[in-house]
Amino acid sequence: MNKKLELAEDRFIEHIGNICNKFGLNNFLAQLYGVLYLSNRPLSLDELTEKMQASKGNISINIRVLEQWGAVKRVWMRGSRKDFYEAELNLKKVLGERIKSSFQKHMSDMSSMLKESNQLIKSAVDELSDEEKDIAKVYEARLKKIEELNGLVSTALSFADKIL
Amino acid sequence: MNKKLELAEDRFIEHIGNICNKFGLNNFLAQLYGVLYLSNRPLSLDELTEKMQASKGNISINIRVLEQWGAVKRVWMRGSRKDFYEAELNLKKVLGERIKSSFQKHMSDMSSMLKESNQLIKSAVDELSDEEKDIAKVYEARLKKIEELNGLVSTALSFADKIL
DNA sequence: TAGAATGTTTAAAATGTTTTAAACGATACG
DNA sequence: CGTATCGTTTAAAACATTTTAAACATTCTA
Repeated sequence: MNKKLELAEDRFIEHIGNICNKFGLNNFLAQLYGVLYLSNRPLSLDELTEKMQASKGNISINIRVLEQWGAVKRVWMRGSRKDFYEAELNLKKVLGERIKSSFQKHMSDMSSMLKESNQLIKSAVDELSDEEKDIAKVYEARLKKIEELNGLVSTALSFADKIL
Repeated sequence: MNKKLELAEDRFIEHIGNICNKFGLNNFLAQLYGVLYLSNRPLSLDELTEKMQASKGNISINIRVLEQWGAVKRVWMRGSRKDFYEAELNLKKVLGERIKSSFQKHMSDMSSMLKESNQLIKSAVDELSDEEKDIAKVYEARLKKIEELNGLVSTALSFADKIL
């Protein structure tokens, strides 16, 4: 392929990896998606192995993660026994789903954690010295502040629902 | 200190670490902030070393990161040569600043990357075969779709400005 | 049914990140 | 001054993650 065109692709893939990486996502995963995102046709595992210069196993593992995220679809192509993969091009959908479900998960983790700590404090109240009671008061107050944040995040999520 | 109270604290700190970790933040960093967040008074490096069961160097490095984030303030205490640290309790402020600045950074990275790729494609246009021209068209179209996302993120950020 | 073509699993190697212990440099204090 | 008390730096160790190559299982085809 034309060198400059190839370079444009490489740069894109490189940067997608970097950017996603900074958001805590796996570099390789993002690049894999990048390759498929730019491709004008579905690619096979072999072609991806070639493009990414990575092992078959590595691609296999990571492509399945992308599939689970709904970022990539497995497509069947007449006349070939191979699996082919195609990027879901609707980025809003891909990102939106992931962001929302992960936020929801974390928020519920957060609130059960807060519940646990609150209950521990309550259950301790009888046994506490005066000084410890003060500490318990502070704990409770600070935990409450976090609960308030949760409300904020809910608001943000419903906003996200609108735009995603 | 009372066992149950201590447990409440431990649970909190443990979970804060887990949750933040899943968001791509460093475990230890989050826990360190957690300790200070719950504490009813500023703590010294030694006290943190004791509480976190970690080396002095480790605390020193990580506390400075928290300081840079504005998540922790260094406070001076009469009669001691030690540095003391205190959590910024306004979580909206702490998170808001970080989220916004990191998003802005990444968005600008993203758009310069898109510019670069677009220019590469443009500069290649003369040299392209018909088939390559088709590929270039697809690239351009897909890159454009990402630019549209950027607009979306801007909207989200201005919303964030309102609630944070 | 044998063997070729495929995708998946896995144990070990490569790489990357975090943590430590010890050395260091600075500052306070006698 | 000289010594004690701090916080920081740093090189190496511990730990975690990612990647690989090879073995494996499955499906197709002749």
